[in-house]
Amino acid sequence: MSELEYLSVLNDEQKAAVVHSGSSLLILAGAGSGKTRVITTKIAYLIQQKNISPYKILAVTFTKKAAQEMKERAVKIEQNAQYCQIRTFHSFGSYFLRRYYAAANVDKNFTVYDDDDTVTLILKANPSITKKQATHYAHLISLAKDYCLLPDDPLLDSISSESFFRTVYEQYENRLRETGNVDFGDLILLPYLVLRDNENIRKSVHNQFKVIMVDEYQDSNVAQFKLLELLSGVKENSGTYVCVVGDDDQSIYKFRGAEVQNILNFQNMFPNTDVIKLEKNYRSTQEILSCAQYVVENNKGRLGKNLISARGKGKTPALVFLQTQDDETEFCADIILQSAKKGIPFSDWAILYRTNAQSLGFETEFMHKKIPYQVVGALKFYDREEVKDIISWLSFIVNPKDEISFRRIANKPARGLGEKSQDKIVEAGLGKSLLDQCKNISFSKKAKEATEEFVKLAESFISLLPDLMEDEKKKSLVESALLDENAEEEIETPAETEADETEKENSSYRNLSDYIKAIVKDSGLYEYYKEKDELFLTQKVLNLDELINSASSFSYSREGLLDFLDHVNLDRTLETEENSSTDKVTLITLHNTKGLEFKRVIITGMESGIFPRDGKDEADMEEERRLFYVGITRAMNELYFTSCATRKLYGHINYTNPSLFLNELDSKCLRVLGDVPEGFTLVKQPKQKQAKASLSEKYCKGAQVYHDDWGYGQIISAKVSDEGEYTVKVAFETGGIKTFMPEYQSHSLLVIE
DNA sequence: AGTGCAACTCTTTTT
DNA sequence: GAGTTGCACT
Repeated sequence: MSELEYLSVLNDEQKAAVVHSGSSLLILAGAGSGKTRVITTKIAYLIQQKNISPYKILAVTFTKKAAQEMKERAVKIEQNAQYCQIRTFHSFGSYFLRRYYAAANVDKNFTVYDDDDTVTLILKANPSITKKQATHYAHLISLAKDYCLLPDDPLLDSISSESFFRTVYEQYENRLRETGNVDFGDLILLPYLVLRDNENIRKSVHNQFKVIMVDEYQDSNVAQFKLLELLSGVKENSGTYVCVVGDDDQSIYKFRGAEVQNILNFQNMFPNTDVIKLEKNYRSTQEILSCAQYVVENNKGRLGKNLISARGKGKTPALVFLQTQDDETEFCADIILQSAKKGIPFSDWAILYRTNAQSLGFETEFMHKKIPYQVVGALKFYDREEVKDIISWLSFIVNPKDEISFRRIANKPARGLGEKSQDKIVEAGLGKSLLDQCKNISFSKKAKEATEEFVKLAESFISLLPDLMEDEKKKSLVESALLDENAEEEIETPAETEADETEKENSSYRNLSDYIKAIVKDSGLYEYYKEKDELFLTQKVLNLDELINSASSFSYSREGLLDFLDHVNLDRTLETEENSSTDKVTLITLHNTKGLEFKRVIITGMESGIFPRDGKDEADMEEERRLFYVGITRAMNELYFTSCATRKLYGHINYTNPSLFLNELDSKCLRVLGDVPEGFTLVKQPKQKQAKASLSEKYCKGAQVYHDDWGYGQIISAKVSDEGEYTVKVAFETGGIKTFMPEYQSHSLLVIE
């Protein structure tokens, strides 16, 4: 085959991963090893060279951002990649459930309940418990669903052995099914159950998707694994090609049900899996990668990788010891300002911390010194009260069985439809349209008037929302029928469709924004929040405008509205253009940095009790260590660590010790600036016998090596010295022969495998 | 139903 | 120390 242009930019391993076929594939992609490039190129390659229909390719990611980026980059290489299903796991679940809603026993127009909604529903299903308990159970239920455990599963004990928990879980499930809606866990769990119990649907899906790829596989949970298993039909000889990409060293979401065993055991669950490692790192300099390597090698349960930089040695990372956290924020501000004087943009810099609370100090200091910054992930636009109110209206309009949304909007602004009346309406007919219930129940005169007002309002909103045009409907019917053969369909709602044009005649609104605008106004919430804004100097009306704005690209129809609600519910962040384009320092938690990169990174709060946090068992420590690894590998050119002697915590000043992780860094890959606290040493790597054995295997006679200063060479002899040190002689291509001790030089003398 | 004050809790959180 | 929650009071 002739060398294709887009293949020629790949290294050998990347290329192998792209052209691989025939069996399942596990790509172990180290940080910064170009894994997105590999996946997107693979998608293009499958379409162009392997003649795979793009409709038959499914790629799932964990974040919307990742999905968007993947799609954009794939389409850049191959236009037809736009017809692939490239979605987040949860968005795929939603897409699946809208198609097979009947088999899943959910409402066709379901919306997704968030964690708060779950708590409320638990409380309503079981009024005797406190809110605190409900929150606790909500957490357990979500975990149970992540592990694919139903209320009657004996294994539920592994989540909690409390017998009452089963009761709460079961009551919650019943109540949730009555609403017709789903929670986050259901978006994975229900598709799994549908596939498990319906052979015909399973067969049809196996026909639809012949290629399935999963990104960030190390953070998949048990339910996601089981779903993948059924989607791929691996046990039924479906012939579907499965390719998962991940890095076991970057698994940081165990507390949310991520199961690192999924990637460690992948080869057992998918027989004949080939494994390709991507270890060439194009992001960071070698000194930064050495730090990362020293740290992560302290973990036991890992597949093992060794990142090699394609960018040379670079600047040695620096560790700075400071007295107080005020010194820390000042240090960060000053180093950024100094660099700014040299013309380095603010956007080169990222401040990383373990907990959100730590951002505050930086915000005040940066404000003072006029350093522009953005806090990533902290503000959750769609969690704001006023925004949730409107979302509740919209959810109720598409699904009037939605108890939670009903309760939220029924009496806001106050119209005399209080909680007692709401209870009456809801409990009189669980699982029925609450609007119908409103009409069927007899109230006192006051409550009756209030209820009538609410019903009138809701019905007028509903009547103004058209379904898709008949033509569109027919088209989607045909599509469904054709599903097995050739699942051609629109993946995303186009911004402007012909349907929009025709619909103009049917109503006064041009697009979904106008419709939502009308709801904001007519519901009385606009006035309600306008008054609040004036009283408390808030910006709630502004947020409502923002919400209205964000709907402008969705079509004005029931389907468009459902799309919009999915968009909102399945991505809690609202991207505003100013955030991404201007020159600002990024303040961000370590968790949120996954998938990102910055030229200059400062990892702050390197203190015991902060990072790693207290009360961690050994497994948790390994996860914290992976988090540290993720943080380090975000840096491209410069990396700093700061550690304070004292830190204010919950209003008290605490004397802290340097983080244990700092001791795991070798003095060779770290400069220490400032005073070193008493008793602190950068220890050399613990020399275990095992390490020595593998060292002599790795650095064996004949092995090809690369050295930072000397270039490429080959080991011509190896022996254990009189002092018991393992030494090797290397003949370099340049002609020189040098002796090395791999135990101490493994980061500068690299074996090429 | 809305306000005020005491009590409480305080990781990380792609979806 | 700060932000949230819950209860009591009007």
